[in-house]
Amino acid sequence: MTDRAIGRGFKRSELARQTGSNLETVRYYEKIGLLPEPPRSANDYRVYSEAHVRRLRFVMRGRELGFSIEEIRGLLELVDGGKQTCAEVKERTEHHLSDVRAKIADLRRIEKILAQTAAQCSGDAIPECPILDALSSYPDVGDAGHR
Amino acid sequence: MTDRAIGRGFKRSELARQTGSNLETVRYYEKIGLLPEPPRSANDYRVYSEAHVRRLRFVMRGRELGFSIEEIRGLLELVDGGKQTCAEVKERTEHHLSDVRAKIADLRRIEKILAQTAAQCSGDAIPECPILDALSSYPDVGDAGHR
DNA sequence: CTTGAGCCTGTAGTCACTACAGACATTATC
DNA sequence: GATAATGTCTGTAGTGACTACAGGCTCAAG
Repeated sequence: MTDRAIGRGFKRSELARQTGSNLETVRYYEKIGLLPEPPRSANDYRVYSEAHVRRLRFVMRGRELGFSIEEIRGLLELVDGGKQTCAEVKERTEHHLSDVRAKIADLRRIEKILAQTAAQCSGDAIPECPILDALSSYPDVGDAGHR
Repeated sequence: MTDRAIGRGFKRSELARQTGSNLETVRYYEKIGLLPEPPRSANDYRVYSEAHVRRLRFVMRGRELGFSIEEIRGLLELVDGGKQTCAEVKERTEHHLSDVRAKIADLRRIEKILAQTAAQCSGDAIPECPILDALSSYPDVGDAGHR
């Protein structure tokens, strides 16, 4: 395969390479309708263009930012609608932002407990371990401030 | 079923209620060997004791703190071993702590970008939306500092 | 004595992929 | 030009950590 750099139209492996995605993930996204089914060459190979690269990058970036597949589908619908309301996108982003902030808060609570218990631990080979005690007997920590 | 408060020995639903876990999750944990198979009463019902409550709480707390099932299995082995080395537990906790801190760092990066792009957004019904632009064309953000 | 809840089992569905098996196509090497 | 290695195609199964459901039993209440 020497067509790696031939002007327009490349194969799945090249799309994956350009975007840093997994080969199979591309097929998966097409199956669930997140990416369009690309045209096929005579040998039934998928043929991609720059537009596909852009769309896949959009999806991947959304995933990196923690949007779910369905959330990304929603964003793409706004994009595809043409007359995308910036307000709508903003609202969804802000909603997602509050989700992310809640996750951070949860993790920071966890971090605190882990750090505390690790610090209390002597590191000796004694049967009493504050970390295990913490795991066993701390009262519910998971409930504070959860939606 | 009025035996809700009968001294020793209760059913699965009561175990779930006491721990706040899902009924099916209990069975799942037993299936994968994270919880011991409890004794059965004449009618083949599972019979639990306080020890089961404690062990399930340990598991649940570990999950809340973001330990994987296998990590919890490892911690339980240390507990069950009797001669648990505190040092070993400490090491695992600290390893997990750095995982949690990495996750927090990732999320804060995401938070920043989401907040920035949402702030840039006018909220008008214009076709050009900075959030969509950001999703489409920001360079790789996911790579910095990743293990 | 029937109704309904609660428990039992195994199995399927979830999410977002990832991997594999087997068939055909293409490309590289001898 | 034969052969071997790689690449692509398809459908399907496996992952982790559950969750839900179907169908069958037991049990207590009305």
